[in-house]
Amino acid sequence: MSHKEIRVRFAPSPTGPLHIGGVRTALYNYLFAKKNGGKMILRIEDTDQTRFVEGAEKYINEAFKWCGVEFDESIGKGGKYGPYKQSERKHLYKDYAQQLIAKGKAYYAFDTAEDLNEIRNSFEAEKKTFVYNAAERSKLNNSLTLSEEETKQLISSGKEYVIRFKMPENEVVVMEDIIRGRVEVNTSVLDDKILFKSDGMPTYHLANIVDDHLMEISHVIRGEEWLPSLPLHVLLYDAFEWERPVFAHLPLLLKPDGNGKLSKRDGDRLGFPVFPLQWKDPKSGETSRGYREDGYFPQAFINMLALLGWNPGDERELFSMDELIEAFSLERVGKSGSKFDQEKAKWFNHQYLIKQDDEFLANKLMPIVIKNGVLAEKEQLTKAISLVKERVSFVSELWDQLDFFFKRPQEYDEKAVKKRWKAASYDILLELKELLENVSDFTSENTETVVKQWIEEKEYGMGAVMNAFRLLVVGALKGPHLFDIIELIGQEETLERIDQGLHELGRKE
RNA sequence: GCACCGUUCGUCUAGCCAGGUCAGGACGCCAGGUUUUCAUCCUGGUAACACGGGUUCAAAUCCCGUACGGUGUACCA
Repeated sequence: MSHKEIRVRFAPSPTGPLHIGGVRTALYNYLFAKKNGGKMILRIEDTDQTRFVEGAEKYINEAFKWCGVEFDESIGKGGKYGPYKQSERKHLYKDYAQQLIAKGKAYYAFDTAEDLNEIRNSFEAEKKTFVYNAAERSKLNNSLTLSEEETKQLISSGKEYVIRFKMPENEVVVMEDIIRGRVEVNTSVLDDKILFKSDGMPTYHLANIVDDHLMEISHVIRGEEWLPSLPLHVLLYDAFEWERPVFAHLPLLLKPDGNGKLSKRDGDRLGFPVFPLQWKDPKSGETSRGYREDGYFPQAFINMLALLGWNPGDERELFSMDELIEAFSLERVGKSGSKFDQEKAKWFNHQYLIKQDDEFLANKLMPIVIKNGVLAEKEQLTKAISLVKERVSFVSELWDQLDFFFKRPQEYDEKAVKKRWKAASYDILLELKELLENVSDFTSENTETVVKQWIEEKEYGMGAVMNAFRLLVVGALKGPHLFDIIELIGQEETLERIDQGLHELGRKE
Protein backbone atom coordinates (compact mmCIF):
# COMPACT_ATOMS: atom_id res chain seq x y z
CA MET A 1 0.00 0.00 0.00
CA SER A 2 2.92 2.32 0.40
CA HIS A 3 3.42 1.97 -3.33
CA LYS A 4 0.65 4.47 -3.79
CA GLU A 5 1.73 7.55 -5.64
CA ILE A 6 2.16 10.74 -3.64
CA ARG A 7 -0.39 13.27 -4.87
CA VAL A 8 -0.97 16.62 -3.20
CA ARG A 9 -3.06 19.60 -4.12
CA PHE A 10 -3.31 23.28 -3.50
CA ALA A 11 -6.92 24.37 -3.67
CA PRO A 12 -7.49 28.11 -3.48
CA SER A 13 -10.79 29.79 -4.01
CA PRO A 14 -10.64 32.61 -6.55
CA THR A 15 -11.95 35.29 -4.24
CA GLY A 16 -9.03 37.66 -4.53
CA PRO A 17 -5.25 37.71 -4.61
CA LEU A 18 -3.41 34.87 -2.98
CA HIS A 19 -1.64 36.03 0.13
CA ILE A 20 1.75 34.86 1.32
CA GLY A 21 0.24 32.38 3.76
CA GLY A 22 -1.39 30.68 0.81
CA VAL A 23 1.81 30.80 -1.17
CA ARG A 24 3.63 29.13 1.69
CA THR A 25 1.01 26.39 1.93
CA ALA A 26 1.37 25.78 -1.79
CA LEU A 27 5.15 25.83 -1.47
CA TYR A 28 5.15 23.19 1.26
CA ASN A 29 2.84 21.04 -0.84
CA TYR A 30 5.16 21.47 -3.78
CA LEU A 31 8.31 20.70 -1.84
CA PHE A 32 6.73 17.64 -0.31
CA ALA A 33 5.54 16.36 -3.70
CA LYS A 34 8.87 16.91 -5.41
CA LYS A 35 10.83 15.46 -2.54
CA ASN A 36 8.81 12.28 -2.76
CA GLY A 37 8.57 12.00 -6.50
CA GLY A 38 4.87 12.83 -6.40
CA LYS A 39 2.46 15.06 -8.25
CA MET A 40 1.31 18.57 -7.44
CA ILE A 41 -2.20 19.57 -8.43
CA LEU A 42 -3.88 22.96 -8.61
CA ARG A 43 -7.61 22.89 -8.12
CA ILE A 44 -9.80 25.97 -8.14
CA GLU A 45 -12.53 25.84 -5.53
CA ASP A 46 -15.19 28.18 -6.79
CA THR A 47 -18.27 26.68 -5.21
CA ASP A 48 -19.27 30.01 -3.74
CA GLN A 49 -20.45 31.90 -6.76
CA THR A 50 -21.28 34.99 -4.76
CA ARG A 51 -17.64 35.55 -3.92
CA PHE A 52 -16.22 35.33 -7.41
CA VAL A 53 -13.63 38.00 -8.11
CA GLU A 54 -12.59 38.94 -11.61
CA GLY A 55 -8.94 38.25 -12.30
CA ALA A 56 -8.26 36.22 -9.18
CA GLU A 57 -7.63 32.98 -11.02
CA LYS A 58 -5.26 34.64 -13.42
CA TYR A 59 -3.47 36.22 -10.48
CA ILE A 60 -2.99 32.83 -8.84
CA ASN A 61 -1.41 31.39 -11.95
CA GLU A 62 0.85 34.35 -12.44
CA ALA A 63 1.96 34.38 -8.84
CA PHE A 64 3.06 30.75 -8.94
CA LYS A 65 4.75 31.24 -12.24
CA TRP A 66 6.72 34.13 -10.80
CA CYS A 67 7.94 32.32 -7.74
CA GLY A 68 8.66 29.02 -9.42
CA VAL A 69 6.04 26.73 -7.94
CA GLU A 70 4.95 24.42 -10.73
CA PHE A 71 1.93 22.20 -11.05
CA ASP A 72 1.78 18.82 -12.72
CA GLU A 73 -1.97 19.05 -13.19
CA SER A 74 -4.12 22.16 -13.39
CA ILE A 75 -6.68 23.94 -15.50
CA GLY A 76 -4.04 25.19 -17.90
CA LYS A 77 -1.97 22.04 -17.95
CA GLY A 78 -4.76 19.51 -17.91
CA GLY A 79 -4.41 16.00 -16.52
CA LYS A 80 -6.46 12.87 -16.38
CA TYR A 81 -8.24 13.80 -13.17
CA GLY A 82 -9.88 16.93 -14.54
CA PRO A 83 -11.67 19.18 -14.75
CA TYR A 84 -9.70 21.09 -12.14
CA LYS A 85 -12.30 23.71 -11.44
CA GLN A 86 -15.12 22.78 -9.13
CA SER A 87 -17.82 24.72 -10.93
CA GLU A 88 -17.11 22.45 -13.91
CA ARG A 89 -17.52 19.39 -11.73
CA LYS A 90 -20.87 20.53 -10.44
CA HIS A 91 -22.76 17.52 -11.81
CA LEU A 92 -20.74 15.14 -9.65
CA TYR A 93 -21.51 16.36 -6.18
CA LYS A 94 -25.25 15.96 -5.89
CA ASP A 95 -25.00 12.30 -6.65
CA TYR A 96 -22.46 11.80 -3.86
CA ALA A 97 -24.64 13.71 -1.45
CA GLN A 98 -27.52 11.43 -2.31
CA GLN A 99 -25.38 8.37 -1.81
CA LEU A 100 -24.87 9.56 1.72
CA ILE A 101 -28.61 9.99 2.20
CA ALA A 102 -29.17 6.48 0.91
CA LYS A 103 -26.67 5.20 3.45
CA GLY A 104 -28.42 7.06 6.24
CA LYS A 105 -25.42 9.33 6.74
CA ALA A 106 -27.09 12.51 5.57
CA TYR A 107 -30.56 14.01 5.23
CA TYR A 108 -32.61 16.73 3.61
CA ALA A 109 -33.33 19.84 5.65
CA PHE A 110 -35.90 22.47 4.81
CA ASP A 111 -35.22 25.09 7.45
CA THR A 112 -34.56 28.44 5.89
CA ALA A 113 -31.64 30.62 6.82
CA GLU A 114 -34.11 32.99 8.50
CA ASP A 115 -35.67 30.19 10.57
CA LEU A 116 -32.28 29.16 11.80
CA ASN A 117 -31.22 32.67 12.60
CA GLU A 118 -34.29 33.13 14.69
CA ILE A 119 -33.62 29.97 16.63
CA ARG A 120 -30.00 30.95 17.15
CA ASN A 121 -31.03 34.31 18.49
CA SER A 122 -33.53 32.89 20.92
CA PHE A 123 -30.94 30.41 22.18
CA GLU A 124 -28.48 33.21 22.59
CA ALA A 125 -31.00 35.21 24.59
CA GLU A 126 -31.00 32.36 27.07
CA LYS A 127 -27.20 32.17 26.92
CA LYS A 128 -27.30 28.81 25.25
CA THR A 129 -25.61 27.77 22.06
CA PHE A 130 -27.68 26.35 19.27
CA VAL A 131 -26.12 23.40 17.51
CA TYR A 132 -27.85 21.70 14.63
CA ASN A 133 -27.08 18.12 15.61
CA ALA A 134 -28.51 15.09 17.36
CA ALA A 135 -29.68 17.19 20.27
CA GLU A 136 -31.83 19.50 18.16
CA ARG A 137 -32.42 18.00 14.75
CA SER A 138 -35.49 16.08 15.91
CA LYS A 139 -37.25 19.37 16.54
CA LEU A 140 -36.46 20.83 13.15
CA ASN A 141 -37.78 20.72 9.68
CA ASN A 142 -36.01 17.85 7.90
CA SER A 143 -36.35 14.43 6.34
CA LEU A 144 -35.64 12.85 9.70
CA THR A 145 -38.69 14.42 11.31
CA LEU A 146 -40.91 14.38 8.24
CA SER A 147 -42.32 11.25 6.69
CA GLU A 148 -40.83 10.00 3.46
CA GLU A 149 -44.03 11.00 1.75
CA GLU A 150 -43.91 14.56 3.02
CA THR A 151 -40.25 14.91 2.14
CA LYS A 152 -40.79 13.77 -1.42
CA GLN A 153 -43.69 16.10 -1.80
CA LEU A 154 -41.79 19.05 -0.45
CA ILE A 155 -38.94 18.44 -2.85
CA SER A 156 -41.12 17.93 -5.88
CA SER A 157 -43.10 21.03 -5.02
CA GLY A 158 -39.90 22.99 -5.48
CA LYS A 159 -39.27 23.76 -1.83
CA GLU A 160 -35.67 24.78 -1.29
CA TYR A 161 -33.61 22.31 0.66
CA VAL A 162 -30.07 21.61 1.76
CA ILE A 163 -28.42 18.29 2.51
CA ARG A 164 -26.88 17.97 5.93
CA PHE A 165 -24.44 15.45 7.30
CA LYS A 166 -25.94 13.36 10.07
CA MET A 167 -23.33 13.80 12.74
CA PRO A 168 -23.13 10.71 14.97
CA GLU A 169 -24.11 11.17 18.57
CA ASN A 170 -21.47 11.02 21.28
CA GLU A 171 -18.67 9.28 19.45
CA VAL A 172 -14.98 9.97 19.78
CA VAL A 173 -13.33 10.70 16.46
CA VAL A 174 -9.65 9.84 16.43
CA MET A 175 -7.48 11.61 13.88
CA GLU A 176 -3.81 11.61 12.99
CA ASP A 177 -1.99 14.72 11.84
CA ILE A 178 1.66 14.67 10.81
CA ILE A 179 2.36 17.96 12.53
CA ARG A 180 0.06 17.76 15.57
CA GLY A 181 0.02 14.05 16.26
CA ARG A 182 -3.13 12.40 17.51
CA VAL A 183 -6.20 14.59 17.93
CA GLU A 184 -9.47 13.43 19.45
CA VAL A 185 -12.87 15.12 19.40
CA ASN A 186 -16.26 14.07 20.64
CA THR A 187 -18.97 14.33 17.98
CA SER A 188 -21.47 15.77 20.45
CA VAL A 189 -19.84 19.19 20.08
CA LEU A 190 -19.97 19.01 16.29
CA ASP A 191 -22.92 19.99 14.12
CA ASP A 192 -24.75 18.61 11.12
CA LYS A 193 -22.82 20.58 8.55
CA ILE A 194 -24.44 21.46 5.28
CA LEU A 195 -22.90 19.45 2.48
CA PHE A 196 -25.07 20.61 -0.35
CA LYS A 197 -26.48 24.10 -0.68
CA SER A 198 -29.92 25.14 -1.87
CA ASP A 199 -28.33 26.82 -4.90
CA GLY A 200 -27.35 23.41 -6.24
CA MET A 201 -23.67 23.71 -5.32
CA PRO A 202 -21.81 21.63 -2.77
CA THR A 203 -20.14 23.30 0.19
CA TYR A 204 -16.40 23.20 0.54
CA HIS A 205 -16.65 20.23 2.88
CA LEU A 206 -18.35 17.92 0.40
CA ALA A 207 -16.57 19.11 -2.70
CA ASN A 208 -13.17 18.86 -1.13
CA ILE A 209 -13.68 15.29 0.06
CA VAL A 210 -15.19 14.13 -3.21
CA ASP A 211 -12.50 15.77 -5.31
CA ASP A 212 -9.61 14.69 -3.14
CA HIS A 213 -10.89 11.14 -3.37
CA LEU A 214 -11.53 11.25 -7.10
CA MET A 215 -8.19 12.90 -7.74
CA GLU A 216 -6.50 10.30 -5.54
CA ILE A 217 -4.94 12.84 -3.25
CA SER A 218 -2.65 11.02 -0.82
CA HIS A 219 -1.72 13.91 1.49
CA VAL A 220 -3.82 16.90 2.45
CA ILE A 221 -1.46 19.69 3.50
CA ARG A 222 -3.37 22.82 4.40
CA GLY A 223 -3.60 25.69 6.88
CA GLU A 224 -4.40 25.25 10.52
CA GLU A 225 -7.70 27.07 10.08
CA TRP A 226 -9.01 23.76 8.74
CA LEU A 227 -8.19 21.77 11.82
CA PRO A 228 -11.59 22.33 13.45
CA SER A 229 -13.33 20.80 10.44
CA LEU A 230 -11.02 17.82 10.24
CA PRO A 231 -13.41 15.59 12.26
CA LEU A 232 -16.17 16.27 9.74
CA HIS A 233 -13.88 15.50 6.85
CA VAL A 234 -12.62 12.33 8.42
CA LEU A 235 -16.16 11.21 9.16
CA LEU A 236 -17.12 11.89 5.56
CA TYR A 237 -14.34 9.63 4.28
CA ASP A 238 -15.59 6.98 6.69
CA ALA A 239 -19.20 7.46 5.61
CA PHE A 240 -18.26 6.97 1.97
CA GLU A 241 -16.05 4.07 3.05
CA TRP A 242 -13.11 5.73 1.36
CA GLU A 243 -9.54 5.59 2.54
CA ARG A 244 -8.55 8.74 4.44
CA PRO A 245 -5.59 10.68 3.10
CA VAL A 246 -2.76 11.67 5.41
CA PHE A 247 -3.34 15.09 6.96
CA ALA A 248 -0.91 17.84 7.87
CA HIS A 249 -2.18 21.14 9.23
CA LEU A 250 0.31 23.96 8.87
CA PRO A 251 0.69 26.69 11.48
CA LEU A 252 -0.53 30.13 10.48
CA LEU A 253 1.42 33.20 9.43
CA LEU A 254 0.85 35.86 12.06
CA LYS A 255 0.92 39.65 11.93
CA PRO A 256 4.35 41.07 12.83
CA ASP A 257 3.01 43.07 15.75
CA GLY A 258 0.63 41.59 18.26
CA ASN A 259 -1.18 38.41 17.39
CA GLY A 260 -3.60 37.07 14.89
CA LYS A 261 -3.64 35.87 11.34
CA LEU A 262 -1.76 38.03 8.88
CA SER A 263 -4.16 40.02 6.78
CA LYS A 264 -4.13 42.48 3.93
CA ARG A 265 -4.65 45.37 6.32
CA ASP A 266 -1.48 44.57 8.23
CA GLY A 267 0.57 45.06 5.12
CA ASP A 268 -0.94 48.47 4.49
CA ARG A 269 -0.57 49.45 8.10
CA LEU A 270 3.02 48.26 8.60
CA GLY A 271 4.28 49.00 5.13
CA PHE A 272 5.19 45.64 3.66
CA PRO A 273 3.54 43.48 1.03
CA VAL A 274 1.33 40.56 1.97
CA PHE A 275 0.86 39.51 -1.62
CA PRO A 276 3.39 37.99 -3.99
CA LEU A 277 2.30 40.26 -6.84
CA GLN A 278 0.72 43.65 -6.93
CA TRP A 279 -3.06 43.47 -6.97
CA LYS A 280 -5.57 45.97 -8.11
CA ASP A 281 -9.01 45.34 -6.72
CA PRO A 282 -11.44 45.40 -9.64
CA LYS A 283 -14.24 46.81 -7.50
CA SER A 284 -12.60 49.40 -5.27
CA GLY A 285 -9.75 50.13 -7.62
CA GLU A 286 -7.46 49.96 -4.63
CA THR A 287 -3.94 48.69 -5.24
CA SER A 288 -1.99 46.45 -2.88
CA ARG A 289 1.75 46.06 -3.04
CA GLY A 290 3.45 42.89 -4.16
CA TYR A 291 6.85 41.37 -3.43
CA ARG A 292 7.66 41.32 -7.11
CA GLU A 293 6.95 45.00 -7.55
CA ASP A 294 8.77 45.84 -4.34
CA GLY A 295 11.93 44.42 -5.84
CA TYR A 296 12.23 41.05 -4.19
CA PHE A 297 13.84 38.29 -6.16
CA PRO A 298 11.53 35.29 -6.44
CA GLN A 299 14.21 32.99 -5.06
CA ALA A 300 14.68 35.24 -2.04
CA PHE A 301 10.95 35.41 -1.50
CA ILE A 302 10.62 31.63 -1.63
CA ASN A 303 13.67 31.10 0.55
CA MET A 304 12.33 33.49 3.17
CA LEU A 305 8.87 31.94 3.09
CA ALA A 306 10.19 28.38 3.33
CA LEU A 307 12.06 29.19 6.53
CA LEU A 308 8.97 30.70 8.10
CA GLY A 309 7.71 27.66 9.94
CA TRP A 310 10.11 25.06 8.65
CA ASN A 311 13.82 24.53 9.27
CA PRO A 312 16.28 22.01 7.93
CA GLY A 313 17.58 20.99 11.34
CA ASP A 314 21.06 22.32 10.62
CA GLU A 315 22.31 25.85 10.34
CA ARG A 316 21.88 26.47 6.65
CA GLU A 317 19.68 29.40 5.68
CA LEU A 318 20.24 29.95 1.98
CA PHE A 319 18.48 27.46 -0.23
CA SER A 320 17.72 27.22 -3.91
CA MET A 321 14.42 25.59 -4.79
CA ASP A 322 16.22 22.33 -5.53
CA GLU A 323 17.98 22.47 -2.20
CA LEU A 324 14.68 23.11 -0.46
CA ILE A 325 13.17 20.09 -2.16
CA GLU A 326 16.10 17.99 -1.08
CA ALA A 327 15.97 19.15 2.53
CA PHE A 328 12.22 19.40 3.09
CA SER A 329 10.14 17.23 5.36
CA LEU A 330 6.78 17.80 7.02
CA GLU A 331 8.14 16.46 10.27
CA ARG A 332 10.36 19.51 10.54
CA VAL A 333 7.50 21.96 10.23
CA GLY A 334 6.88 23.69 13.56
CA LYS A 335 3.60 23.69 15.42
CA SER A 336 3.26 27.35 16.30
CA GLY A 337 2.46 30.34 14.13
CA SER A 338 5.25 32.56 12.83
CA LYS A 339 5.42 36.28 12.52
CA PHE A 340 6.70 37.73 9.33
CA ASP A 341 9.89 39.75 9.84
CA GLN A 342 10.57 42.36 7.23
CA GLU A 343 14.20 42.88 8.26
CA LYS A 344 14.97 39.23 7.71
CA ALA A 345 13.18 39.34 4.38
CA LYS A 346 15.43 42.22 3.33
CA TRP A 347 18.47 40.29 4.44
CA PHE A 348 17.47 37.37 2.25
CA ASN A 349 17.06 39.68 -0.70
CA HIS A 350 20.47 41.20 0.00
CA GLN A 351 22.02 37.74 -0.09
CA TYR A 352 20.43 36.99 -3.45
CA LEU A 353 21.26 40.38 -4.90
CA ILE A 354 24.93 39.86 -4.17
CA LYS A 355 24.80 36.55 -5.98
CA GLN A 356 23.14 37.99 -9.08
CA ASP A 357 25.07 38.55 -12.26
CA ASP A 358 26.12 42.22 -12.61
CA GLU A 359 24.83 42.50 -16.14
CA PHE A 360 21.46 41.10 -15.09
CA LEU A 361 21.29 43.77 -12.40
CA ALA A 362 22.29 46.42 -14.92
CA ASN A 363 19.34 45.46 -17.09
CA LYS A 364 17.06 45.76 -14.10
CA LEU A 365 18.52 49.08 -13.08
CA MET A 366 18.60 50.69 -16.51
CA PRO A 367 15.00 51.95 -16.41
CA ILE A 368 15.70 53.72 -13.14
CA VAL A 369 18.84 55.28 -14.57
CA ILE A 370 16.90 56.55 -17.53
CA LYS A 371 14.16 57.84 -15.28
CA ASN A 372 16.83 59.92 -13.57
CA GLY A 373 17.68 61.50 -16.86
CA VAL A 374 21.03 59.87 -17.30
CA LEU A 375 22.36 58.07 -20.32
CA ALA A 376 24.64 55.33 -19.12
CA GLU A 377 26.48 52.72 -21.13
CA LYS A 378 25.43 49.25 -20.09
CA GLU A 379 29.07 48.28 -19.67
CA GLN A 380 29.81 51.21 -17.40
CA LEU A 381 26.71 50.55 -15.38
CA THR A 382 27.61 46.91 -14.99
CA LYS A 383 31.03 47.82 -13.66
CA ALA A 384 29.62 50.40 -11.29
CA ILE A 385 27.17 47.83 -9.97
CA SER A 386 29.94 45.37 -9.28
CA LEU A 387 31.56 47.99 -7.06
CA VAL A 388 28.51 48.84 -4.97
CA LYS A 389 26.11 45.93 -4.96
CA GLU A 390 27.18 44.64 -1.59
CA ARG A 391 25.83 47.79 -0.05
CA VAL A 392 22.18 47.32 -0.92
CA SER A 393 19.27 44.94 -0.56
CA PHE A 394 17.25 46.01 -3.59
CA VAL A 395 17.97 47.00 -7.16
CA SER A 396 16.06 50.20 -6.54
CA GLU A 397 18.59 51.21 -3.91
CA LEU A 398 21.47 50.87 -6.33
CA TRP A 399 20.98 54.25 -7.97
CA ASP A 400 21.69 56.15 -4.77
CA GLN A 401 24.91 54.24 -4.44
CA LEU A 402 26.25 54.85 -7.90
CA ASP A 403 24.69 58.00 -9.33
CA PHE A 404 28.01 59.84 -8.98
CA PHE A 405 29.56 57.56 -11.56
CA PHE A 406 27.31 59.19 -14.11
CA LYS A 407 26.70 62.65 -12.71
CA ARG A 408 29.17 65.27 -11.66
CA PRO A 409 28.59 66.58 -8.16
CA GLN A 410 25.75 69.12 -8.22
CA GLU A 411 26.62 70.15 -4.72
CA TYR A 412 29.15 69.27 -2.07
CA ASP A 413 27.99 67.74 1.18
CA GLU A 414 28.13 70.56 3.69
CA LYS A 415 29.36 68.58 6.65
CA ALA A 416 32.02 66.94 4.55
CA VAL A 417 33.28 70.27 3.28
CA LYS A 418 33.49 71.61 6.77
CA LYS A 419 35.38 68.59 7.95
CA ARG A 420 37.67 67.87 5.01
CA TRP A 421 38.17 71.02 2.92
CA LYS A 422 41.02 72.66 4.79
CA ALA A 423 43.27 75.63 4.09
CA ALA A 424 45.84 73.49 2.35
CA SER A 425 43.36 71.43 0.34
CA TYR A 426 43.15 73.72 -2.66
CA ASP A 427 46.84 73.69 -3.41
CA ILE A 428 47.25 70.01 -2.74
CA LEU A 429 44.39 69.09 -5.06
CA LEU A 430 45.70 71.43 -7.70
CA GLU A 431 48.99 69.60 -7.49
CA LEU A 432 47.19 66.24 -7.58
CA LYS A 433 45.43 67.32 -10.73
CA GLU A 434 48.70 68.05 -12.41
CA LEU A 435 50.01 64.70 -11.25
CA LEU A 436 47.05 62.85 -12.70
CA GLU A 437 47.23 64.77 -15.96
CA ASN A 438 50.54 63.12 -16.62
CA VAL A 439 49.50 59.57 -15.83
CA SER A 440 49.14 57.56 -19.00
CA ASP A 441 47.95 54.31 -17.42
CA PHE A 442 44.75 55.30 -15.64
CA THR A 443 43.91 51.92 -14.12
CA SER A 444 42.93 51.85 -10.49
CA GLU A 445 46.03 49.95 -9.58
CA ASN A 446 48.40 52.37 -11.26
CA THR A 447 46.81 55.62 -10.13
CA GLU A 448 46.76 54.27 -6.61
CA THR A 449 50.47 53.52 -6.73
CA VAL A 450 51.33 56.86 -8.24
CA VAL A 451 49.19 58.92 -5.90
CA LYS A 452 50.24 57.10 -2.76
CA GLN A 453 53.87 57.45 -3.65
CA TRP A 454 53.41 61.17 -4.24
CA ILE A 455 51.61 61.60 -0.92
CA GLU A 456 54.43 59.85 0.83
CA GLU A 457 57.12 61.95 -0.83
CA LYS A 458 55.36 65.17 0.00
CA GLU A 459 54.31 63.97 3.43
CA TYR A 460 50.83 65.35 2.96
CA GLY A 461 49.10 62.59 4.86
CA MET A 462 46.69 60.05 3.42
CA GLY A 463 43.54 61.31 5.11
CA ALA A 464 44.05 64.92 4.16
CA VAL A 465 44.47 64.17 0.48
CA MET A 466 42.12 61.30 -0.06
CA ASN A 467 39.13 62.78 1.70
CA ALA A 468 39.38 66.06 -0.15
CA PHE A 469 39.94 64.17 -3.40
CA ARG A 470 36.87 62.05 -2.76
CA LEU A 471 34.88 65.14 -1.94
CA LEU A 472 35.64 66.66 -5.33
CA VAL A 473 35.02 63.48 -7.31
CA VAL A 474 31.92 62.21 -5.50
CA GLY A 475 30.56 65.32 -3.83
CA ALA A 476 30.41 63.54 -0.50
CA LEU A 477 32.39 61.25 1.73
CA LYS A 478 30.89 58.03 0.49
CA GLY A 479 31.31 55.35 -2.10
CA PRO A 480 33.68 52.52 -2.93
CA HIS A 481 37.44 52.57 -3.40
CA LEU A 482 38.23 55.96 -4.89
CA PHE A 483 40.78 54.73 -7.42
CA ASP A 484 38.18 52.29 -8.74
CA ILE A 485 35.82 55.19 -9.18
CA ILE A 486 38.23 57.33 -11.15
CA GLU A 487 39.23 54.44 -13.35
CA LEU A 488 35.63 53.94 -14.27
CA ILE A 489 34.78 57.59 -14.92
CA GLY A 490 38.07 58.05 -16.76
CA GLN A 491 40.94 60.46 -16.72
CA GLU A 492 39.27 63.33 -18.48
CA GLU A 493 36.19 63.30 -16.29
CA THR A 494 38.32 62.99 -13.16
CA LEU A 495 40.33 66.05 -14.06
CA GLU A 496 37.24 68.03 -14.88
CA ARG A 497 35.67 67.13 -11.57
CA ILE A 498 38.76 68.31 -9.77
CA ASP A 499 38.61 71.53 -11.71
CA GLN A 500 34.96 72.04 -10.95
CA GLY A 501 35.56 71.33 -7.28
CA LEU A 502 38.47 73.70 -7.01
CA HIS A 503 36.39 76.37 -8.62
CA GLU A 504 33.32 75.74 -6.48
CA LEU A 505 34.98 75.33 -3.12
CA GLY A 506 37.83 77.73 -3.68
CA ARG A 507 40.83 78.36 -1.49
CA LYS A 508 39.82 78.26 2.14
CA GLU A 509 41.29 80.97 4.32
C1' G B 1 -19.66 30.54 25.64
C1' C B 2 -18.05 25.81 23.55
C1' A B 3 -14.32 22.82 20.76
C1' C B 4 -9.55 22.26 18.99
C1' C B 5 -4.48 23.98 18.46
C1' G B 6 -0.38 26.54 20.38
C1' U B 7 3.49 29.11 24.00
C1' U B 8 12.25 28.79 23.95
C1' C B 9 16.16 35.62 23.01
C1' G B 10 12.46 41.72 20.08
C1' U B 11 11.81 38.24 15.43
C1' C B 12 12.74 33.28 12.74
C1' U B 13 14.29 29.06 15.22
C1' A B 14 17.68 24.37 17.23
C1' G B 15 17.18 21.37 21.41
C1' C B 16 11.63 18.17 23.48
C1' C B 17 9.54 12.20 20.87
C1' A B 18 14.31 8.41 23.34
C1' G B 19 15.31 13.89 30.82
C1' G B 20 21.92 15.33 32.37
C1' U B 21 24.72 20.77 26.87
C1' C B 22 27.59 27.37 30.02
C1' A B 23 19.96 26.49 26.25
C1' G B 24 22.98 26.67 20.01
C1' G B 25 22.38 29.46 15.21
C1' A B 26 20.34 33.49 12.12
C1' C B 27 18.01 38.57 11.58
C1' G B 28 18.00 43.07 14.38
C1' C B 29 20.53 46.00 17.91
C1' C B 30 25.23 47.56 20.55
C1' A B 31 30.67 47.75 20.81
C1' G B 32 35.49 47.00 18.75
C1' G B 33 38.57 46.05 14.40
C1' U B 34 39.71 46.75 9.02
C1' U B 35 39.33 51.05 5.44
C1' U B 36 41.14 57.46 2.41
C1' U B 37 35.01 58.02 3.32
C1' C B 38 30.30 55.62 3.71
C1' A B 39 28.76 50.83 3.33
C1' U B 40 30.29 45.88 3.24
C1' C B 41 33.21 42.56 5.95
C1' C B 42 35.46 40.36 10.53
C1' U B 43 35.38 39.79 15.93
C1' G B 44 32.81 40.26 20.33
C1' G B 45 28.41 41.45 23.13
C1' U B 46 23.02 41.83 24.13
C1' A B 47 18.82 38.83 24.97
C1' A B 48 14.58 33.41 25.92
C1' C B 49 12.64 27.96 28.19
C1' A B 50 4.65 31.86 29.95
C1' C B 51 3.36 30.60 35.24
C1' G B 52 2.41 26.99 39.30
C1' G B 53 2.59 22.18 41.01
C1' G B 54 4.18 17.04 40.48
C1' U B 55 7.53 12.71 38.91
C1' U B 56 13.02 12.21 39.22
C1' C B 57 19.50 12.16 41.90
C1' A B 58 18.46 15.50 37.68
C1' A B 59 13.01 18.79 33.80
C1' A B 60 13.09 23.51 28.31
C1' U B 61 12.42 18.16 27.68
C1' C B 62 7.63 13.63 31.07
C1' C B 63 2.54 14.44 33.82
C1' C B 64 -1.37 17.75 35.79
C1' G B 65 -3.32 22.54 36.33
C1' U B 66 -3.47 27.91 35.35
C1' A B 67 -2.68 32.05 32.30
C1' C B 68 -2.20 34.06 27.68
C1' G B 69 -2.74 33.75 22.47
C1' G B 70 -4.74 31.67 17.93
C1' U B 71 -8.29 29.10 14.89
C1' G B 72 -13.14 27.37 14.32
C1' U B 73 -18.15 27.68 15.61
C1' A B 74 -22.06 30.50 7.91
C1' C B 75 -26.54 27.55 2.64
C1' C B 76 -17.48 31.20 2.98
C1' A B 77 -13.43 28.72 1.67
